[in-house]
Amino acid sequence: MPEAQGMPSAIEPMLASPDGGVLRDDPAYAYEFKWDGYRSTMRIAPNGATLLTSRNNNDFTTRFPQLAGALGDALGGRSAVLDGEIVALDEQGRPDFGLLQNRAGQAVAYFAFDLLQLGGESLLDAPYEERREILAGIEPPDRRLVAITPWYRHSDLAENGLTPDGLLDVARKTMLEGLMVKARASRYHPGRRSPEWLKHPFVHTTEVVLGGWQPGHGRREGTIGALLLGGYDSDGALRYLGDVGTGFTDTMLDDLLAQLIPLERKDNPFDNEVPRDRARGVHWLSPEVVGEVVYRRFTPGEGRLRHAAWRGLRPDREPAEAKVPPPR
DNA sequence: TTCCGACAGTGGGGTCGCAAT
DNA sequence: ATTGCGACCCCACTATCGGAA
Repeated sequence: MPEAQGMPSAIEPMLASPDGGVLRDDPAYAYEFKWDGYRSTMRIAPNGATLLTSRNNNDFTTRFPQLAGALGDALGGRSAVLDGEIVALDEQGRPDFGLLQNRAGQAVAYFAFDLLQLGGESLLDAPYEERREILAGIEPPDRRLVAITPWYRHSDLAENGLTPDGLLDVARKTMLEGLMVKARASRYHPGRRSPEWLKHPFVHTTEVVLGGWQPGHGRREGTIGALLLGGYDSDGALRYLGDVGTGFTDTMLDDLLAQLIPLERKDNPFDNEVPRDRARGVHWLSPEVVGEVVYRRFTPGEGRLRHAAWRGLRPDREPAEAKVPPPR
């Protein structure tokens, strides 16, 4: 596909570091909501031609054609490179990652949170705060399609009687993904994961019963690849909640395997269906071992734990205590 | 010497498209 | 027609290595 005259070249997105679960409370940083969608760079040529690309520089323009051109003449014939997130909105206008993956013409918006180039001038070396102020000068004609996301300094929060923790509560009540914390003086480092950008996602912890294990591959050959997780619902049925395959150290894998092998049995201990591709090659277990995992949320539909990571065994818990966690 | 960042490699949920069955 | 597989999107995490501190 030939690019429009003057189309800016691609810029790799800057990435955020995990904040270790401690929300940074520091006036040198600013706060944004964390959006759950597809990270995407929007490039606009002087004639308004628009390209949307994914983190790996794949094309999003044809997949979300309604977003190309949605800035109209808000740029006044200037080229630009925006950094943002493609987000699907539910009926209440809230971001919903599940909707984004179902491609059936959902309401989709581009939430811009950074400006990397304007009128041919690179802003990569300008401080975050300055890029934000220039970005605020762009007024998208239709905010249902392109919106500039808010950002908050300590002083902005204080004006609303808020602290960073208070903003976190707002995000939680609005069912957002968490907060981003960005150094106000930081430059934009393309393609780099920098501690000047911190992500603070909401993480939930729950106890699970182990109902099976999948053998691993590659360097996990001969040990565990993934554990099949379950929880008891209010009827006392053992519900399959998905798999976890990360979070283990090599030592944990060795210990777990030794502990699970005596519990193997022929039949599936779950009371609801386990997808065939997850059940293939599985070693079923008598549901006696309780462990702890962290996860972000349930997948819509089947109610599986999304982004689950193993934390450890909970020998202090009885299997019956591992309840299906509440939604979210 | 220790620590940190980048990278490779394991694993997850989900969708799409193509090739093999 | 169905199934399997890889390539994308989202991601969490461990192990390793080289260079900075």
